[in-house]
This record gives sequence, C-alpha cells and structure tokens, in this order.
Amino acid sequence: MSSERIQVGLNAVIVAVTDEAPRLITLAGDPAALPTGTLDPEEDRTLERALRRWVSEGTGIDLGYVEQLYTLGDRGRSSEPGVRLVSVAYVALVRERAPSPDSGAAWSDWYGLLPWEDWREGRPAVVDEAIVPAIDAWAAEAAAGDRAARRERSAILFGLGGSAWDIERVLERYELLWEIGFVPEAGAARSDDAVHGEPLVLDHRRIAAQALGRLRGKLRYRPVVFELVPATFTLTGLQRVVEALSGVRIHAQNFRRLIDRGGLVEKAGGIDASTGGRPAALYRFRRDVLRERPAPGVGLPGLRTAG
Amino acid sequence: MSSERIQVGLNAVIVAVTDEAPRLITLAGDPAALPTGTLDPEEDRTLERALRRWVSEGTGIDLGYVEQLYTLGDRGRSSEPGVRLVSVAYVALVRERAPSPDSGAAWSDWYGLLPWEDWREGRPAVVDEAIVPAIDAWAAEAAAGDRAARRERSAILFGLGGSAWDIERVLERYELLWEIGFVPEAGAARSDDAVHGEPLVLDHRRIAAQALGRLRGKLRYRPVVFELVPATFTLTGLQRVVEALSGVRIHAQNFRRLIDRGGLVEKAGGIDASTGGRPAALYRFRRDVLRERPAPGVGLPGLRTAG
DNA sequence: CTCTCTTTTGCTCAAACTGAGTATATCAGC
DNA sequence: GCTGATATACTCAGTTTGAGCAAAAGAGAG
Repeated sequence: MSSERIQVGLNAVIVAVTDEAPRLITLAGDPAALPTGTLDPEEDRTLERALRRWVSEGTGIDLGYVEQLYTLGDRGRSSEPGVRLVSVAYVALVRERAPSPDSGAAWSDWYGLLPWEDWREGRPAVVDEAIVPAIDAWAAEAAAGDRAARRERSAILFGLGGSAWDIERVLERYELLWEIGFVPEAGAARSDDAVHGEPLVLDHRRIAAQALGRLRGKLRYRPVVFELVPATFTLTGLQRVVEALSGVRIHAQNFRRLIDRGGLVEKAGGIDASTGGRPAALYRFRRDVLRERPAPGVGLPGLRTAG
Repeated sequence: MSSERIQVGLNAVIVAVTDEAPRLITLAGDPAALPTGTLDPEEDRTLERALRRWVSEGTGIDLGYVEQLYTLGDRGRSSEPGVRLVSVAYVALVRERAPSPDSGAAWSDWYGLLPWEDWREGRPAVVDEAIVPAIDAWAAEAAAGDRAARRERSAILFGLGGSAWDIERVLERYELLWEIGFVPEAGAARSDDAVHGEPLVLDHRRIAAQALGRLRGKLRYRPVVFELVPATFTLTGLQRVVEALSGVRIHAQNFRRLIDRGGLVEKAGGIDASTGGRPAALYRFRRDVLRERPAPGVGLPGLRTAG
C-alpha cells in the first residue's frame, strides 16, 4: 500500500468544575498534553470502552458521562515520523475533582489554556490588550480589499464593536487566533502564557477548544450540568457551574425560574447555611425529565450581549 | 502488540433533496451500502480531503458542504475477519441530484430506510400497524418492574400517548428498534422492507439514522438548507426541502416570517409561475448573514406536537 | 369574460417566553 | 435588634411563537 503507517489513538478531555473554575486533566510535559491512549483490538469491544479502560488504568478515574467529540487525522500530527496518527477525541464529565495519583496527570484551569473565553467579569483584559492589537495588525497587512472582511470576521467572533459575544464559537475563535499567529502552536516562540494561553502539545489545545464549545452548546438543550455537581446542590451552586462553563454571568432569578419551571430539579430537603446569607435549599436532579421532556437543558438565560 | 489488525475507513452519507424527498447515495449490493473509502496517507493531507477525493473518483460527484458525523469502531463491524475496522463517517450535502455514472451508486429514498421518520402526512401507518405492536410485545416480555419503563421510553421516542414527536431523536429511535429486533440487522431474517425499512450492510443504516438526526438538529441553528437548493428558489420551495428533511409540515406564513425576519434571503428578482396558484417570487440566500448573525437557522417553526 | 380553484403573501391576535428590575425572607455576626 | 449578605418571590414590558383570517395573483373551466 503505502510507506506511511496509520495508527489509531484516543484522546480524552476530562472535565470537572471546582471552585467556580472549569478544569481538565493534562499530563505533565513541555508542553503539556491531553491524556492519550490506544485501542486494544483484543480487549476493547468499543472505542468508548477502550477510553474508559486506559483512563481508569492511567489516572484511577472512572469516567461517567462520555461523549465523542471529533476525529482528527491531519498529516503531521504525530510526533513519530512515518506514522499517520488518527485520533478519536472524547469529552468526559466527572463529578469531583478526583485527585490524580502520581501518574503525571493534574487538573489544569481551562481558562489558562483559553484566557479570552472567560467573560464572567466582563470582557477580559487579554482581548483589549493583546488580541485586538494582534487582529488590527493582521487586518492591516491584508490587501486593501480583504481588510474589512478580516476586521468584520474578528469583530463578530470576539464581540467587538457592538457584536454580541457568542459563547459557543470557541473553536472558530481559536482557529482565528491560530491563523493570525497569536497562539504559540502556530510556529511562534513560546510567549507569555497568561496572555496567549498555556499551549498544549500538537493540536491538543484545539481539541480542548472544540470541547469547550461543544459543552457550552450542550448545556442549552441537555441536562449535562448535573454530571458535574454533587448529588444535592443549591441552585446558586448549580448556577455557578453553568457560569463557569459558559463563561458569562447569569441573572439569578431567571435562572431559578427556568430550572424549576422546566421540572429539572426537586427539593432534596435540607439546607446549606454556609452561603453567608440566607441559607439555600438543597435540590437534586430529577432523573425523570430525561424521559418526560424532549430536550431539557438549563437554557442559559440572559447572555445575548454579555459584557 | 495484538493479532487483530486495525484499519481506518471512511464513510459518506451524501444527501440531496429532490421532489420533496430526501435521498442519499447507496452502493448496489445485498444489502446496499454507504459509499466507503480509505485514507491514503501519502496523498491525503486530511481526512476530509481523502473523503472528497474518493467520492469524486468513485461517483464523479464533487462534494460541497461536508461535516464529520461520528467515528465507529465496535468489534465485529468489519466483513474481513481479523480486522478491526474504525470508520469515520461524514455527512455531505449536494445541490442537484447528480446522476451517478455506472459506479453502482444510486440515490435511495431516506425514508425507505427509516419509514417511521416521515410524519409529513401525520403519524405514518408503520408506527401504528407494526411498531406499536412490536413495542407492546417487547414490553410484555419484560419483568413486571420494567414494563412501565419500556412503555414510557417507547411512547416518548415515538410520540405515542400524548408525547410530542421529537424530530431529532432519530438515532435513539433506531437504537430502540434495533434493541427490540424490529430492524433486520438485529439478526432477524430479511422481512418486508416497506415496514421494517430497507436494511444496509453492517451498521450503515445506523449511520444514516444518526446523519438524519444531526441534519435535523443543524437546520435549526445553521443555514444548511441552502446547500440543498438551487441558487434561486421560492420560499415555498425552500419550505418543502425543510419539511422533507425534518419530516413534518410547517405553517407556511410563520416559516416565511422567520426566514425574512432573520435576513436569511433577499429577492432575486424573478418569478416562478409554475406553482399552480399565484406565482411565487424568487429569492436567493444572503451569504452575509453568516458573518452578521451568530446562529442563523431556519428555526423550524410549528413542530411541537406534529401529528 | 367571469367564476372557481390554487398558491402566495400580508396581517392580526392571544399565549408563552425573556430580560430585567423590585421586594421580601432568612440567616450570621456585631 | 441592626447590618450585611444571599436566597427566593413577584412583577412587568417587550419579544417571540403558534395559529388563523383574508387579500393578491395567476391558470383553467364554462
């Protein structure tokens, strides 16, 4: 056939939200990497089982919710020469911040990788201070006819000049930053991580970006948040997790209205008095909605023009 | 490593809508199959390019819009023994019903594969006449405690007993029918195709089901319909295509309101008088919306409780 | 030429949903 | 019993959605 050998790999974006920060597991290295494994044709009946097996073996974490994300197969994404690496990437949600053993696995802040994605405190400084100048330079060096198009595309993706910030277009934003050479993977020398974001090996940061976008979209119409919170939780706690992932603030009263109008939760009986204010009632997820309603999600109220 | 060899394949669900019927390309055989190809590591820089290459070579069709669907890698999905086949499936949309050469490729009616998915004339006869009895039998043979759960799950998926018909859950419905042995792939002998749907080789019908679900979902928030219609079209024509894919009827006035309130189209100047009634104005897609609005789709009005 | 049938297109209206604000409840700590 | 904090309840205008009525504009029948 051909002299280049094809190899199948698996990648996992393992997500948890702790202390109002979304995190994912990375493996130590320079740069760091997403957990990576292979399919054992003898042992693994399905790709997903293969994933669960080696994640469990390697990090001691038993995955709950798992969803296939994307399969990457571009040339040049293997570190071994002569090997064409085709990787199937998955997103997995885990409840607690299970501390990893001495496997080299650790939890990294998602917004450490993608600092421009966190708009909870308004438009992040990185955008105005570093991204906008980089975009301007990139637009300026284009042929006269393309300048307006480049500026318009950037403005829409990054919520500039009156455009709304679309929380789901994480991948498109990453790809634009890659195109303009803002993220170090694009050949540039290693630079300030707080501004350009912490890089990952190969195209792993791209995978992380795609995963965040997918998850943000999924929040709307499937009750995936509940995979990330403990069995009982307060509505404000739930809201903080949604905010952490979506990267925007939510109107608390409307969030509450949406959640219980949708029948997503029920009172668990019990109180969390550690809030610093009026104690909050504890709720639990109503597993029944999965069967009752066609597309129950948290709906993400109030984020048309965040910031 | 292991004695079983891993092989990477590619599958394409190539879609067109003609005469108000969604169609996809299948290769002659018993049963028929989806177009299948491989990645040539030397020649193909990306998976998507590989797909475009062999579809073009094999059927003469140049694909336009292409989107990755899912990667399948379960054991036992290769016809060759000793080979573990990992297939990356794609959905592609093409405009005209390009007639295929003598490559064995032909257009098949999507609802020939999945007859229970077409609710444009109300709940299809197949559901009441064949599926409901099959479900009842399946529920009856369960342990007493599981019967209600089986019935409830079926009712929700198939829009029985007051449940709404959710157009997007195509895959879940297929999987239920597989589970209860209604679709022939599940080991049963070949049966009446008009009722059980035309089978495809291996898990190809499953892929087709997943593709339909994905496409139906995508209609809502991305302007993919326009990939399927000619450069100029009437609003009713556009509506028929949406109806064909979504499998439900749409309130014409609301559809029209949605489309032009969303700025998705503009008058192309010209008239189609062949409608049998008042002549319809011709429109064209406004490519600009892609840059203007965050998530322009056709919105699919009026399909909460179709049928 | 007029009447009828058909499809296209414009308009209306109530119900549901959203975004955003005001007000009240209930705790901890002083 | 204040003060400060968060939790929770209600309100209200603006928008979107589902659904129907009606006029416009052609073809064909009589």
